Amino acid sequence: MKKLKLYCVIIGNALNRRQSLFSFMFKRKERYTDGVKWKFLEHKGPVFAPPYEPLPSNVKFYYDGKHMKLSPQAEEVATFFAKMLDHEYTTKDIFRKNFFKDWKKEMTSEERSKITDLKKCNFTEMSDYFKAQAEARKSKTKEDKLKIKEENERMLQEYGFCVMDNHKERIANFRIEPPGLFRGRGDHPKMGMLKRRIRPEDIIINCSKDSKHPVPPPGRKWKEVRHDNKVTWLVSWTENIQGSIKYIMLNPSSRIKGEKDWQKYETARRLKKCVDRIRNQYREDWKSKEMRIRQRAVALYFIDKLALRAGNEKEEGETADTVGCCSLRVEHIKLYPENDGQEFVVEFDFLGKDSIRYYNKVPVEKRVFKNLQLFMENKEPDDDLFDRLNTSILNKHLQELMDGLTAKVFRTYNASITLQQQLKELTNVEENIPAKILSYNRANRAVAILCNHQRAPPKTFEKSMQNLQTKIDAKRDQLADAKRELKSAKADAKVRRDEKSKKYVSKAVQRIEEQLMKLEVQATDREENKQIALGTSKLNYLDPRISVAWCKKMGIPIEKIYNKTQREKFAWAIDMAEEDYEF
DNA sequence: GAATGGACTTAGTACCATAGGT
DNA sequence: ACCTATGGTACTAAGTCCATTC
Repeated sequence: MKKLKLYCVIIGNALNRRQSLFSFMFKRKERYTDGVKWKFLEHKGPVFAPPYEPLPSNVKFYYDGKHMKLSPQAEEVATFFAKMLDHEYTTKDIFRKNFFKDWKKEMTSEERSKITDLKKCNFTEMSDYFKAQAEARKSKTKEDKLKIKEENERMLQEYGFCVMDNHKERIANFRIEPPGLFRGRGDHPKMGMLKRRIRPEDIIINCSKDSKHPVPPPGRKWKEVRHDNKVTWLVSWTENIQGSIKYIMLNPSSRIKGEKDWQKYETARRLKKCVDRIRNQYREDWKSKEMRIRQRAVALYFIDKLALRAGNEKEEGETADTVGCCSLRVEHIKLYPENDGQEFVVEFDFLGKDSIRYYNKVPVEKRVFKNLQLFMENKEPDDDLFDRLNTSILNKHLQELMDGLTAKVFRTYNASITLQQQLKELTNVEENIPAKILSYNRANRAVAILCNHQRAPPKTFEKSMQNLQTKIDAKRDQLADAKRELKSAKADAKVRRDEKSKKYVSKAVQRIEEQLMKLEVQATDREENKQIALGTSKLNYLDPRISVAWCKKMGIPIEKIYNKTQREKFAWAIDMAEEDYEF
């Protein structure tokens, strides 16, 4: 009786917690309609990068073959370069030029007058010193490593959490970005520039008036303390490379992020209800008398069919030259009236977000093809394909078609609906768990391919594939042996009327067969995944309730699909979705 | 309607702890 | 018990989209 009671209390607590989580979510919506994000916010402020520690005097810098003692400021920047010496980009002209220019700004006038050529700088002693340090760190004793771990944990406990409206929440990034050399992605015009050290005087603190305000380091001041409850960030500062603002915000597991995430998928589900209408509409618009409407309609077709990003304009020379749908240029597509037996093929070849290449050959409808020919008439390769269109025009149009609709909703919608369809198509309740998981990963993969989520093939890919193959071969041999053994055991059983060893061996055969299967599945999965990153779509595009429902239907433990962090992020969905959930 | 600033989501990669094999 | 491939995570860059200002 006592035990039962205790059990009820525990369950009761769990239920209360869940209910409160959700009633809280719903209530909020009613409570704050005017953009208010919280009523109470308290935190400890950011953790700054550790101060620069000058090099020991035996680690020398040489200019033009001669030893030269650098001022601390100049030395610090020099170490940034030294740490990157093994990277290919320190050989790039732009990187070196940007670095040298910014480095000179940190030098004393004396240093500046002496050091005039980067090629004459010798950083190798510094570089070797840091390599040795990294080595030393790796080979530290268990106790030392434990100490570091404990210290990290202490920092996390002290600075890694905040209180927002009665909830203790995890902070995503409580450490200020340390100084260093900027390395953008792709061909970035600012690579190599000095990312300066952030001081308390650069920091804006956001918290509620009635909270215990974070305290700046001794003798220092914050730039500002404000109490803006219309935003979700706790700390901000302006970064010096692009002049943009950086923020400290909450972890994806937090209420405020979870709610927003949920909202995102609800918007995508609303699109599901009216996507047919919208598709009919843009097909009609391909015939419009107005060029701007035709362009809008063709762009939307690409966004819908190919899950392209919106493509905002970018300031030339400030960032790498990348494009999205609305910013496509004539040079990014090729038209083939006929290609490999298909009619009206468009070949896309451009660099998208993060300078990831998008390459695709797709047959399109005749009207789209004719329109594209029209848009390209009398244009140079570097002219805009959609010269009468930009993201603002497109999104205004989308807003009229559905409340809250923007270009990126199509990516979310198409990703999620693809997962749902693929899961239906690929999985079979009868199969065993590894086979089901392979199917899940394949469905996930279909989405990643749609969204063009790529990764550099792991450096150890070939080797690890080989290792796996060796294992598979070994397992095959083992299976063959076991089968032979089973045969003789069967014969034995007949003669001696002893079923025991036969049963035992047959169990072993079964076990080995399963192991072999698992390995083979693993090999297939890995091979197919060579250049594809599943994480991004899983984290940002797939309605988690689809996966949760699928797990329930297929009898798969959720842990097989989502790791701990992911389960925390998707806690709302794990609680919410039933077996019959439909996106 | 163009430019700018601001807030927030989405993105790939480097690094590190650790699981799982020897 | 030791070693190493792998998964998980931290990091921070690079997008989207909206509001504001001129």
